Amino acid sequence: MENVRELIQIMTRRFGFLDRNCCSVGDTDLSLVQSHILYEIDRQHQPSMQQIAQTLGIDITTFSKQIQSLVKMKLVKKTPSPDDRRVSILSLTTEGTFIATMIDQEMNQYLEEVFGYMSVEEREMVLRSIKLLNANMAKSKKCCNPIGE
Amino acid sequence: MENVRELIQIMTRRFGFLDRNCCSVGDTDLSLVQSHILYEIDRQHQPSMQQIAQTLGIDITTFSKQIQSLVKMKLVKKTPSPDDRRVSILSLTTEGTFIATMIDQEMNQYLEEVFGYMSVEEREMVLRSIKLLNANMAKSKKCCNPIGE
DNA sequence: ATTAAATACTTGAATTTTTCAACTAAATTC
DNA sequence: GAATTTAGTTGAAAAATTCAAGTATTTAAT
Repeated sequence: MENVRELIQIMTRRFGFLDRNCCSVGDTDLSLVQSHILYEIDRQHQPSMQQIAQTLGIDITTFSKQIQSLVKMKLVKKTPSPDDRRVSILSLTTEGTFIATMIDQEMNQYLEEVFGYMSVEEREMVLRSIKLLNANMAKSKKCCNPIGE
Repeated sequence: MENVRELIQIMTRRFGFLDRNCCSVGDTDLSLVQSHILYEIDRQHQPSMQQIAQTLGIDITTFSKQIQSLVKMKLVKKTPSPDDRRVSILSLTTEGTFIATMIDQEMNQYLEEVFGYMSVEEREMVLRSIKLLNANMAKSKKCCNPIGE
């Protein structure tokens, strides 16, 4: 097998650069981690702290502090769960949703550019490949599942 | 276009987890960044500080300090360039090479597992796709090129 | 019903990492 | 040969991470 690791390293690094560059909206500057937190809160349904921390593989104490700053920045809201009062349900404020949307737009714009260089068939192939990769990485017990970190 | 960002986010996150889990060899614990630095020094030919810092998109002052700790850990060596005495050429020590090799092995082992779940055709498709992605991301001026950070 | 154990999260103090502004030293340019 | 640029360093401040210990609530065990 040719140098797969190298190919993947380059790819993930590039996406990493993209991610980092997409974290400033207006006068709000987010760290990479913070933008990922917003993204996940937006995506998941009434997530608890644990859930988001786990999907992102962030230690819960670090996460707790990150959420505190996001709350202070008025991007995230914490609501005690009625089912279990230990649990905090996370949600985005209006401003948080706005920021998340802006970031998402910028990311998509970039992705559209990149995919725009490809033919329709290539595009389909690439998407199929990514799905395949994701599915097969999920099979591995070794690591990489957000669960079992 | 379906949710490309989501697919990619999941993929890069998984590789990120992998990366993080692969940084301990024996009693040497490396941070993710440090393992990437070793990887790049190993890969490039007589690289300078600037070169590695730039490919990884790390600020040169942060990088300078990271290299200092790697030198202290005896994994990296700094040699003043004969051509330009401002420049430091980076190289791995024997132990550094060993660590880098071990990490590489573990990464490859994991990748082999993941690719092992695929058919030969799928594997080829995935690799072709990653190359295609890399090539097309390189075309974009917007970001993601290590240069222009 | 009461106690023990587990879970969800927080806090404070120590460490590490990152960042910024200012610096040295060598090389280039004018 | 003075001014500028480039490569890298340093110190002090800010941000992020980690660890050990804490609270509060829920679940399980007796």
